[in-house]
Amino acid sequence: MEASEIYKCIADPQRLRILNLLDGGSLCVCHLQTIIDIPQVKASKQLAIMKQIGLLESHREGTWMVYSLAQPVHGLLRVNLDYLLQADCSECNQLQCDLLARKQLIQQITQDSPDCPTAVCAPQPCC
Amino acid sequence: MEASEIYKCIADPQRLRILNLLDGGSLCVCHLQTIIDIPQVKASKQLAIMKQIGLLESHREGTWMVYSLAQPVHGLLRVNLDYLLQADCSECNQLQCDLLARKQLIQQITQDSPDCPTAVCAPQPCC
DNA sequence: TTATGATATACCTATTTTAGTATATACTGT
DNA sequence: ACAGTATATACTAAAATAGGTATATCATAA
Repeated sequence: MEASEIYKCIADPQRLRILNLLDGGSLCVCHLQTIIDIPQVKASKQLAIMKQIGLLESHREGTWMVYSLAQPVHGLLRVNLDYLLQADCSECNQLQCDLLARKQLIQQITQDSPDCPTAVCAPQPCC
Repeated sequence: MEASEIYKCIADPQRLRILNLLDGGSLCVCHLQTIIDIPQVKASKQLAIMKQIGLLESHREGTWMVYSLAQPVHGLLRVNLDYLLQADCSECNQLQCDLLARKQLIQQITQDSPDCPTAVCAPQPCC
């Protein structure tokens, strides 16, 4: 995986937000849609791009596709996610809000609909 | 300066090489051209882009335009240049080669043509 | 087997980015 | 004022990227 490919990915704020969210744990497409507030087709396309170059993995659970960061997380991505989370800029704050929104969404899901993807809800501290 | 602007810059291998070279010290356009081996117009454009968003500064010395990293170097750029220099990938090796080529070129300039830009040659360890 | 929910893909258009050529500017030395 | 060197800008064509609509796939449940 070339460095420039990774940079192209994270140069897009939506893709960066997706990577940051998945760094917090696996999520399925619809949850990413909800948190980032983008149309389904766009979420799907962005995920495909990142899976293509090997940043993401996915597996199916019923009708859900659960996406996660490919392990081990590429060092370059690691360094940047870590930097951005502790830095102070508008995009960085967004990433923190996203992680919060992620937490709340998962809490809500596990309460309201016990049939959520186990990969998403089971391993979370909230469950 | 937004994170995504910086990422867009370094997502282009040539721009990344320029930033890395300038991290080693100021250079004028013609030297960047020589080391990276790109046409004048392209070097000039890439530099203009990065100056525009505030990553680079420049000053004139005679007919030369001497470019340098804007100080203090943005944390996000710092983190990435540092990471790439110690990492092992084709693009990363390129960056190391470039720094070597930079050193040699400056040695050569200071020997052959003593009328080089002082900002380029004077403060270097090679002079 | 059919209907539904979740996701992916195809296709088209609009926008942005890149690359190249030509030309302009700015400074220096004569 | 003129020629030469270094750099910047204008303009255009080509390529890559993004966005939207429609449609396809795939699994589930009735």
